[in-house]
Amino acid sequence: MATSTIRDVARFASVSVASASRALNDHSGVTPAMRTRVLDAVAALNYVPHLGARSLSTKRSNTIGVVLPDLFGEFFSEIIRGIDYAAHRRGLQLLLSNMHGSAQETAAALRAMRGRVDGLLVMSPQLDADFLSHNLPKGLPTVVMNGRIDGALHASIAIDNRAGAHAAVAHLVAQGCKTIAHLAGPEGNADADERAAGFREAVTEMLDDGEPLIIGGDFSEDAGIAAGEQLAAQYRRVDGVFSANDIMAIGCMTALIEAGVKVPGDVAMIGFDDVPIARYVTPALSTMRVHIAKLGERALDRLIETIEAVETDDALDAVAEFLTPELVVRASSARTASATETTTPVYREQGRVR
Amino acid sequence: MATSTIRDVARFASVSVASASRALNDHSGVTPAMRTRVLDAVAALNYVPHLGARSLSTKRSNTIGVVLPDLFGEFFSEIIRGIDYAAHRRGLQLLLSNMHGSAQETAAALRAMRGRVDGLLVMSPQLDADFLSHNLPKGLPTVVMNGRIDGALHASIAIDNRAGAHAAVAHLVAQGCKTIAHLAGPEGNADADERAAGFREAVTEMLDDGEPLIIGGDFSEDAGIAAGEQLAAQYRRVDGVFSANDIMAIGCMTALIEAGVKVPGDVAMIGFDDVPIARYVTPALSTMRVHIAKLGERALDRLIETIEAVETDDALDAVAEFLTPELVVRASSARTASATETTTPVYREQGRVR
DNA sequence: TGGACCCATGTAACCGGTTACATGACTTTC
DNA sequence: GAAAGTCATGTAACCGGTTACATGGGTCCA
Repeated sequence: MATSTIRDVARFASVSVASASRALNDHSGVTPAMRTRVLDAVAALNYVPHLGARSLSTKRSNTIGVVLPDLFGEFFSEIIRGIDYAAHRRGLQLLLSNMHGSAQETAAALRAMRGRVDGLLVMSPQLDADFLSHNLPKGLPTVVMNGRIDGALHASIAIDNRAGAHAAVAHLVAQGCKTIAHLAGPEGNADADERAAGFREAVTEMLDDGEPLIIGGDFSEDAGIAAGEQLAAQYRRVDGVFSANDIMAIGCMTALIEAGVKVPGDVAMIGFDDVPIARYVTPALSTMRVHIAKLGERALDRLIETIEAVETDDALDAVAEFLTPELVVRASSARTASATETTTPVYREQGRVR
Repeated sequence: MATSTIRDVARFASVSVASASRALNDHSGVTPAMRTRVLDAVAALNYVPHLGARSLSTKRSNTIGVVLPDLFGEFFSEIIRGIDYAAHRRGLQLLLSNMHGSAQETAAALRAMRGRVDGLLVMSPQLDADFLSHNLPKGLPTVVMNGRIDGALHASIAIDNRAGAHAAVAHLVAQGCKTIAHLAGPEGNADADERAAGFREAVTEMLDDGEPLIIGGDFSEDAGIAAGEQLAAQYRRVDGVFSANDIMAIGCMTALIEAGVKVPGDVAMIGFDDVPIARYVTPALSTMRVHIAKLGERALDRLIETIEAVETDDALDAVAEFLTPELVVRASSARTASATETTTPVYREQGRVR
């Protein structure tokens, strides 16, 4: 019951705590006899080291703090999976902190990491650079995932939303779309804003059709449904929709079909993210695939590099890294049988759902 | 850079560390003057408390350890969401540890929690009671989620798989199915085993049709596809399938339809879990809904109760608690227009996918 | 045989907080 | 005006590990 400490072990084995500690940590210069005595004591007392105490004295917690915003199901689990995969390989634990809510709460979450983690992974599509640099504990290696880039203060890794938007629009144009609308994500969300900006650029560049057509949304299915109903009722001439995420695209598609609009016949549809559901809806949804798990994995790898650089006093400049989404063509945008792609790596899936 | 400690703060404010600590923690008996001096020093030095050190001396980490097996996307994120929701309400952090792999690794993960968490949430459909009781750090409050129940050693909360299987079979029977097959999950997985056992009981009870028909599977979509192909080729007389999870059901359904079998016309299909995808496939999948997030939330609540009971020396017996799945009827099993249900709470969804 | 050296082990300080107890200034009370 | 009580503050021990440095026994070599 009363969990035992290393001093108990030392006493039980009639050795000093230092020797016990050395034996436990496989230090050199420990007699086999000593080692077995200590290990026997450990077994007898059912001793388990107190890792909190250890990390206090070693200044190493073998733990990475992960601060994420409220995320949608698959996105969340995939990014955690990626981080976890890379962390697990290195024997690191993850201290998780979702931030639902106010900036103040987020600040608290960030502070709560001090002294418990060796580094920090922060995803913050909503928060700006200023806020981050003010609230990130000084001296704690940090990698910012997928948010506004904050100068050269921290390493960052993000999705190349602009390139994704360009590729999506290019694809729709290649499919013969003349009037393309963008179903946007919530304003203030960095990803959403960049996708909208990329859309504007691409449309202005590829179609000389006046003002880019943007429908407001908030990444929710309901917003997609509303947009679909609106489109069906008003903008009859729209023949292509680029949605800022898959869920809205699905909602929009459903509403369009219900209103008698044919997808992709009347309106071609493409989303963003490639969530698993995208393959299963009818028609299957074309999308810009973001390898979310890889984002997490790569972020952790870079964090480790940063931590090691700090330890060896190397200067490692805080490069911004990008992951380029891949175009995935499925039924929802396949208007021409022989669409040839000129964009980034193309996945073409056919036949049965797998 | 050199992050400051409470002693730095005390020195800067020309007070003792004890006073600084008291001022920081809002203890009673601190002069306003003292408080402001200390807080000024904190601001001046940009001091952030070292939580590892704090928890060492207070024996409170405000952190809950969560040990999960390798989980499928939505299931994982939903359970974390539930836990996180309940934890966040109480200002607790989550130390996450996925166990991919060997029992030995799992044991290591469990030990790694010692001294870093106030309590443990363990999900272990694969591990038996013995293993758990040997490897859970003694004296650490623990709630076991959704695994084999280990006597009265730990509180546990689990899905009532048997009741779910019964309800699913009863529903299929009510739809007029005469020959029902079960698409099973991996052997050795507690949930899968219980669902299969429940299926056997229910079929034996409700249909006097000889040996219960069980098809082996492993929770993967591929297994579902294989089962569907097998069914289409061989068991022409099967008119109902109860799958141990949704993903296999979807794979099975897809393969059946592709082979020209009508769902639900020829074969009615029902899954288990109610993952989000279930609503989106065509036909929409009937299923036993498990409120996964609630499972996590409830588990954390019970853990808190356990922790508090330990603190106040209350005896709290380790009751096993169950969450009963709800029958959700969608198109994949709707053979009779007016199916009336006699089972647990029924959701009937109609109209447009939402 | 004695000094240099090696090496296993022990002593005690330290990591950065919290807190029991001691201290001393200031009120209160007779 | 002295004893008792109150209360803000300080001193130092403690949480449970690690580790720099001290110690002392054994080997090697002259």
